[in-house]
Amino acid sequence: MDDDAAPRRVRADAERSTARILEAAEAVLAEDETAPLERIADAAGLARATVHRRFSSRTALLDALAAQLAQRYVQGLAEARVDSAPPVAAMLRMTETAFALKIAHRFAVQLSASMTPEVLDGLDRLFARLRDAGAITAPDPTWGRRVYLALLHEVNDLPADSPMLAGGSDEVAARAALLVTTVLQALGGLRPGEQEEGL
Amino acid sequence: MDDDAAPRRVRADAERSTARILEAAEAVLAEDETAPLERIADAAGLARATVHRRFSSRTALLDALAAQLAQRYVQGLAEARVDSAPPVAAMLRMTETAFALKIAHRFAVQLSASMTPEVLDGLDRLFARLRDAGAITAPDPTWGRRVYLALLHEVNDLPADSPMLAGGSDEVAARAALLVTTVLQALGGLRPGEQEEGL
DNA sequence: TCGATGTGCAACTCTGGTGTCGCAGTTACA
DNA sequence: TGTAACTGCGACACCAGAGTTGCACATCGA
Repeated sequence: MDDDAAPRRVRADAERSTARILEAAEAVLAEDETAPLERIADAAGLARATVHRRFSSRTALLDALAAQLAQRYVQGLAEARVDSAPPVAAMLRMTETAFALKIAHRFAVQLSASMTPEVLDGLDRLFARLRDAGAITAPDPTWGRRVYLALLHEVNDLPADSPMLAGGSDEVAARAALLVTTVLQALGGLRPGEQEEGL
Repeated sequence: MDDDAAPRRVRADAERSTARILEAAEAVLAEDETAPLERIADAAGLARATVHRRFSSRTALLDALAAQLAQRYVQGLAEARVDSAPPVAAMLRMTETAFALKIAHRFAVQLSASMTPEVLDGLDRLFARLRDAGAITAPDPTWGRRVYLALLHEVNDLPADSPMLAGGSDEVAARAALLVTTVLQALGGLRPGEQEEGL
């Protein structure tokens, strides 16, 4: 995007500023999505003008946040081996990273631009594999993906003391297990009480 | 809210204006939630100043939209007899009205203020009854309600030509059936392939 | 019919946020 | 060590939208 032909070197501290701005933006906007740039600049310990130097406009900053998150999604999909690992295991692994991203990117997560076609396709392939493996019966991968994302959000919002999370010592694992179980059941794959291996 | 002690009669055409504004606001804001009041006034065929006469501020207008919807939710819950009818049947009926409201109040639906405690309580009672009747196994009504609302949203967004909606002649009924089936399964109540009566 | 109420119009103020600029001082880095 | 890059600061123009006002005209309703 910024790779001009101009021989304009980018200094290391400038890149650090960029990173600090993105970090601060995520933190501030998570609290108030309409927060002015000045608040972000303050949080980053920089002058507002500097924010404008790194990001030509507010929307450019938001785009950068979305792009950053999209990249981590893609990375997570790859690490979970959604295209090769046993699908339920891949789903479980992907879910844990998804929760981590939801926490670290509470704001960016709600930018539609962070759900790039690449990410959506990856999830659709996962649900197609789940279906082919017999783990679910719902035929349409897109529907599976929608249910998954919607419930991902709900499980993430669930208070830590919810009775639905009881049992697990590790809270993140408990959430992931609840989500996977619920989604598989919702898509007609798991009978109530039945345990998929690894849950 | 507006019932002052002042003996200030409210003329019939003024109430009509109020209604037109609410209607126009819903329509305009559904397209663009940040649309200026002027656009709403235009859509209502009124001057912007008149909007300000009926609603002292923008937020007052939004509150009115939310209150209006909340009332219809409550009405829907009552009509579905969530506290007395067989729970699955009540759920099905409530779902159909919920879809209708989602369409007619595309914007207001996303105002958190429209989900009053009264509405939430009603849904929680429904899920408690579903559990007591054995229709689901998930113990926590709040969790049931969350899953329901999240999937309500997804099913509503599902394109009309989705394979998941095939079969029914009536599209709304098909959506309601998909939602109820999915939620009951998700909450561990319905085995895949099994049919609840009336679906 | 008459008075109270509602409305259109056309201003105006006010607020808050965006984006730009120049300049002086600081920091990286070759 | 010198130069290019970066930053802070403070000012500025700009703009969109909210909310207000006064006045002439219309409309309701008892």
